[in-house]
Amino acid sequence: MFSYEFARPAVTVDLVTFAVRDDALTVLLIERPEEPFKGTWTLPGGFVHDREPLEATALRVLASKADLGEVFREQLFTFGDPDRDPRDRVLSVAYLAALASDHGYDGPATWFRVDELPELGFDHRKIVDVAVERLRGKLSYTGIGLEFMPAEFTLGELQKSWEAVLDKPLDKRNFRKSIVARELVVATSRKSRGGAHPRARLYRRRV
Amino acid sequence: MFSYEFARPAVTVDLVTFAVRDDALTVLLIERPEEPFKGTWTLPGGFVHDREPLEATALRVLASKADLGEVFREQLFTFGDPDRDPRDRVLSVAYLAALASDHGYDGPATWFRVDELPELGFDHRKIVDVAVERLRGKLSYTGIGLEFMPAEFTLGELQKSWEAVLDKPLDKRNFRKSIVARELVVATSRKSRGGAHPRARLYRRRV
DNA sequence: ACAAAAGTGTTGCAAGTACACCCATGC
DNA sequence: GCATGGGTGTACTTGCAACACTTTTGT
Repeated sequence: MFSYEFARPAVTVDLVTFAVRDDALTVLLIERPEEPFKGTWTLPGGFVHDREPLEATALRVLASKADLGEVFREQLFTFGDPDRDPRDRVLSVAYLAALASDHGYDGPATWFRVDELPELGFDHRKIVDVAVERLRGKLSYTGIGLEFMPAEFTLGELQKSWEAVLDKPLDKRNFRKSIVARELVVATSRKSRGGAHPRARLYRRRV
Repeated sequence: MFSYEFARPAVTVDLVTFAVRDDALTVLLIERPEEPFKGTWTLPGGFVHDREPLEATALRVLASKADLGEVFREQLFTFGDPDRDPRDRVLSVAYLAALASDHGYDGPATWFRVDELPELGFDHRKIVDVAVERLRGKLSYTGIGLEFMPAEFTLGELQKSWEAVLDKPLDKRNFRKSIVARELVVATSRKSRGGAHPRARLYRRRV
């Protein structure tokens, strides 16, 4: 019954950060600068500091360069396999984050389409898979899909974004009906500009 | 940038173990034998051992006395507030478990109805609340409700169990229709015995 | 003129909800 | 005979899925 029986693992927060870019769901990856898995693509992550809440670690990891303000994030799952890190025992508390298309992120990480992922280090491929499943599952019954949108957007843009997340086409009339019925958005009095088509009404997320 | 900036927390697995007893949803609690919160009711939990997967810790905590065999359990959430344990930083990876009514559990813990909980130590009240919410939410669209049933059971018993979890009455005909339609159970050729009423067909969980 | 997106209703199907009576058994 | 649970069907409502055309604007 000595304390070395008990794990005192390091704890990282690893982020699965999604955004919709060029009509595709993408995720942020970073090329690891050091061993293990040096040169391999991995999820951005960081060790939890001494008196830091997990939520704060998540935000710090994401916003180490630019101040991104409030970013949607929710805890995904805790990965605790004893061998998931070859050095030592490291618990990973994974978070799912979503950036709007006008986010202004300028960190070192690179966007990859989720259907064209490179090989990932650690167990990060599994983490991404869990995150994608969760994101798709929650799209239909929560407002999580709005997190990808800028402050003002048209319903057509919103639909494109959802189609990118689900990777399948949606019916325009049914989509608009359900968005309105669920009161996820509020209409503004403004209209979009430009483009070879009629002006579309602009909407905002419902506060 | 020295290592003491980084947390090396102890990690516990705390279990929210449900069962249905006397037509009520109940949860296992243990009276803490030591400080902090000595004498207060808390969730059963234990520190994660050096090379032990989290799932294994969960099972060990639950089955420290009797061998319970396979017990339903799923990871619930990780609670990481720096002040949640007054001694030191302790991460709690909470699990939700469900015991069948013929479980044979004989550990030191005591069953409490979830609508009559005593004051709980640490942040365990919050953990229980999250677990109850998750259990109720999953009842409608998964087979989690069957985990409370013994090997063979009648549809009437199953309905009573669901009503206990949801804390509200269900319509008998609609309940039976949906159970059959979802193919959650398979009929056996056997019938119940005893009781001042006709014999009921016995069912099993669908494998 | 043509290409591109905006906007707009109806119909059918499936799933869920409400609701009542007779039967077998034990006491 | 009375209390207890077993077992059964129909009608209504609601949410989801399929489906096509006209209008505005830029090139």
